[in-house]
Amino acid sequence: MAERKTVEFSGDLIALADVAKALGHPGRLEILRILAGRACICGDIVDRMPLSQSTVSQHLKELKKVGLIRGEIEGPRICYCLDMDAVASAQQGFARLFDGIACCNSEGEENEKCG
Amino acid sequence: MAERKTVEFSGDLIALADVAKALGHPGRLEILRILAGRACICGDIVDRMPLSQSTVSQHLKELKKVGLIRGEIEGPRICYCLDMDAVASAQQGFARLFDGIACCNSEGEENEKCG
DNA sequence: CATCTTTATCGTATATTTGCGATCAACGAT
DNA sequence: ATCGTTGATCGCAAATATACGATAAAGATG
Repeated sequence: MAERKTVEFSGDLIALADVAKALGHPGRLEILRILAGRACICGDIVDRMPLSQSTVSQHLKELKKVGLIRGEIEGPRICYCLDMDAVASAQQGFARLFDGIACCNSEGEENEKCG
Repeated sequence: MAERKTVEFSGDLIALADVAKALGHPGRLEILRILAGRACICGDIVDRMPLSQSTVSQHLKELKKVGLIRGEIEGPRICYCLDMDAVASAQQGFARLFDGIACCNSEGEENEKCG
């Protein structure tokens, strides 16, 4: 890939984008839904998903990477659960994003035309 | 790429994942922020971004694909603005997602261990 | 018409993502 | 010690994404 121009984006933007990216796959959304309420053995997640064990494992890794879930060793198996702090933080991040976006535009009419 | 197992994910999940994916790049988040409040000529967006014109154009295309922004021809230039309906819809989608995820888990203590 | 400006698209290179089967490591059970 | 279970990781293949410069298309301007 060619390199970036010069500057970078703010850390906040990057962090939120990372979370959004993690949410950017139906399989991972499904996993989060499965984990909502009840922690789950990896195998149980696999059973409920239309994807192979190895693929599901990669998606779990992805979600772990951004902190949305945690896995705890439980004998030979691993019990996955949501990290509610991270979930709340992500929720806030999106809420702020949309608030910031919507605030100046929601006065009924469309955006003022430019120029 | 090898094919999927058999089943697919629900249309809702896919739609939300698509939006999340579109938000999954700091450049695109930045564009949305730039467009918050004031509609903008493509060139102005480019000027404010640490990316080349062609790259920005691709990101704009991506955002248009999921409907979050619209572009209106204005003489030789194109004026981009948020599609507030789509933004509101995305906002709701995420709100619902997080509500669904957080509802059963927010009773102070951690998730019940599985098994 | 020739030219400039503006933005999309093409062509290209590279990186990342997605998916699978196969294998490995860890553990419990026999 | 061996075997089965469980889940991560490896190796691979194909698809997407990211980025850029170059070029094309469309409209304005001289």
